[in-house]
Amino acid sequence: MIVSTAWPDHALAALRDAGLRSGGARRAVVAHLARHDCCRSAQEIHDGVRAEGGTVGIASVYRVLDTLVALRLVQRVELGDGVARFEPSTSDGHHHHHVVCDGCGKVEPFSDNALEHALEGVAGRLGFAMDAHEVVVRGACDTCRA
Amino acid sequence: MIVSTAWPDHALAALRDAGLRSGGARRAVVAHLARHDCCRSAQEIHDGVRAEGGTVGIASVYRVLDTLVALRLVQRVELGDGVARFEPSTSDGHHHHHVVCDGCGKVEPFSDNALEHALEGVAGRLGFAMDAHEVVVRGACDTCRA
DNA sequence: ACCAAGACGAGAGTCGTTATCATCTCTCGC
DNA sequence: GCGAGAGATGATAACGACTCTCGTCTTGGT
Ligand SMILES: [Mn+2]
Ligand SMILES: [Mn+2]
Ligand SMILES: [Zn+2]
Ligand SMILES: [Zn+2]
Repeated sequence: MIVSTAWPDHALAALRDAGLRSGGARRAVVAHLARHDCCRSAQEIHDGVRAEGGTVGIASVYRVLDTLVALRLVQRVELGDGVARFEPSTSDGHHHHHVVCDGCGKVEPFSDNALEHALEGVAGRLGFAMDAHEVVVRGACDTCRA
Repeated sequence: MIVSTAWPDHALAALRDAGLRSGGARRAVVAHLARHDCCRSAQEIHDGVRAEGGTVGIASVYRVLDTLVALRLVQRVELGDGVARFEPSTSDGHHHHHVVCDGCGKVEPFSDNALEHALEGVAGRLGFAMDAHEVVVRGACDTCRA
């Protein structure tokens, strides 16, 4: 599933604007992320790129992801299983969070305005300038509950 | 800071009710957690117990924490730095989440009804029976922002 | 074409966590 | 109380995600 046809171009342009060079690993990781809008681990990205004939080192995957996260082009997602996952982050600040089924492991994205509003309220009340937040909801999906 | 003078007794009773035996490691970990209501890593618990003369293996600390989490007596907290933390979970379902300062690393707990309500709504809309959720707010505290 | 800075890949290393296994201890029936 | 057996513990090895190091290759500018 493609987030937006514009994302990879936007990401590559942002890398260039940040004074970084164009390199094979960066192009490959960005291209792969553009084909999956939700939750890919470094290993999955590594395997995916190599399955398409690319030759990327796992160290480069981590390095590229670090850079993309620092530039806010990618969001890091932690689902609690000890593996960090990554997904494209749209420039307009629009993003989603995740529900995980404890039974089958299914991951489903969601967006909720009331939730975002509540988080803004909390940060303000505590005197924090919020610049990110992570939310994971855990439970049983309707299939696993049956 | 002590969560509730009743927590350690409640936890030990719950372990007994679950058909588990009383052992030195379990008592030591429960006692340590009762003295800290927020965010202790396995290593911190291990060091803390040993500093008080106890002799607990790190493997036992992890095992006890696993058991306590399974019985919902302890909540696992992931702040995104690759280290799992643990804190007592009161039986009435009352709990808190965390704000982390990217500058100084300060961690502050908070509770928010609107947030909890929004999460219930999200889970319901997606057809999930929510049984847990994790929320981490990240930003700059007023000290680091100055 | 040349060069310096930067990007890359392979492999070693780190560290939190988990698995193994021999030893110890709690509990229960006697 | 005593003994037996199930369960708990701790030292250590193993594991896996991630990071560091370093030599080589590529990029972008002159
Ligand atoms: Mn959000
Ligand atoms: Mn909550
Ligand atoms: Zn399910
Ligand atoms: Zn701070």
